[in-house]
Amino acid sequence: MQHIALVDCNNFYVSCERIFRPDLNKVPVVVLSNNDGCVVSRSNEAKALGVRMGQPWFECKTLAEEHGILALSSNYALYADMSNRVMQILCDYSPRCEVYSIDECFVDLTGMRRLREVSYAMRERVGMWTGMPVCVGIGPTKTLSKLANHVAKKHPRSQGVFNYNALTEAQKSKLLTQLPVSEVWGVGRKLTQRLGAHGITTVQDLRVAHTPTLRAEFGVVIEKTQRELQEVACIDFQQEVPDKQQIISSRSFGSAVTELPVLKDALSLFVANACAKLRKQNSQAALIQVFLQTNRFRKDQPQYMPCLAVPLPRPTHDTLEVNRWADALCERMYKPDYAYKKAGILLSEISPVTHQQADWTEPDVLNNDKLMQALDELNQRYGRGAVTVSTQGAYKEWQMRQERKSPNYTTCWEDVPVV
DNA sequence: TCTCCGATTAGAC
DNA sequence: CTAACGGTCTAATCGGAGA
Repeated sequence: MQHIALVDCNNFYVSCERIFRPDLNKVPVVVLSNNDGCVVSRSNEAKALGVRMGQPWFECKTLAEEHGILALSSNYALYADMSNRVMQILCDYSPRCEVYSIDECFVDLTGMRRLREVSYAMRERVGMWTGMPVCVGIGPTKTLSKLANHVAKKHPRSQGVFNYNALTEAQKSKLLTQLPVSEVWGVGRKLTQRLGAHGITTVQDLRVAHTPTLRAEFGVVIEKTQRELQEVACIDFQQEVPDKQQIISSRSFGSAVTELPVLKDALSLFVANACAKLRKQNSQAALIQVFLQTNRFRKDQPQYMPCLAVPLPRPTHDTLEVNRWADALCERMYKPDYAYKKAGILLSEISPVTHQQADWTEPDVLNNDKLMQALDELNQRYGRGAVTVSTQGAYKEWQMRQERKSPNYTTCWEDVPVV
């Protein structure tokens, strides 16, 4: 039998902040999404007060004032760095690891003995070396290890570790009967509803449901999930990170924008970020899409959500070239009299860069590869935005709100706390 | 009728 | 003081167009 451990950081963003602000322990804390819009991470105290995941922050204002909930803007530089540290430690425990998200890692412990001890050791080492609290769930498949992790998180008695594989068949059935089907990885809001209509409300219900009916009614995805609950591994390990198939860069604006040059400025920054990401994975894109959006929550205002695409004859990763297209597309779609709240760029039809021979019928195609390489190196060395293309964020009008961002404790010398 | 493709849906975090 | 609701990504499925 396989022993897959899923190690998941507790309230990850909040925990990152608390590591450098011990005074925030025991205080209800939330971290907000970009633009200080929604709650994306909550401390246990904030959860207990009823703050919901994804809840718009302005809706929490009253509650926050009553109970002194502290809200912080998200600090992705900090979170990414803390994540790397945690993952590095975890990956020492097995040759087979999959960093699944910024705060989760699957670690294959198959073949090892004393799994509980190993799990506690992982927890302790991560805690000791980084300050990050984590929980470990072990199961025979990824889906069950995620479920086991959920149990570890929820029951303090488990001390942060839960091994599903150590249960008897009777214990498994009993446990799964107590868990709502919505806790299963891959079962979201809609599916929970539809499954409920078929009398499937617990994880156990799903595990023992009639497979052909399930397949016919809900598709392959849920069939795989069922097999995983039955301890047959269907979702395999992805050891190395696959290249992105599409790259999106977009942002909601701090306040609505009406002028074309401001939109273009924002887009030029999105283009720069998207193309840098593209080059980092050594790829090129053949389809560029640009979109503009008014504020969909303002029912009182006229709505306009155009999106325009241009297929390129030759794929590119050249910021300058993409920026010219973005400019043109933006201009084509732009209409005055609308208050734009968001814009973005999408790169797709992505392929690896091959050192293709220039078309001999059209030799010496101008390319900026060298320039882009220099740009990446300079920005790497002197920090993001050291060298920019176009105005790239010079305008302040659209800049997102970030009123409560913590310092970059681990990635910026000026921000390193002096003890 | 089959296949292809873009758009939509659902999910994760 | 105001206005005030994220961002990226993947896979499956749907529905129409064209072969």
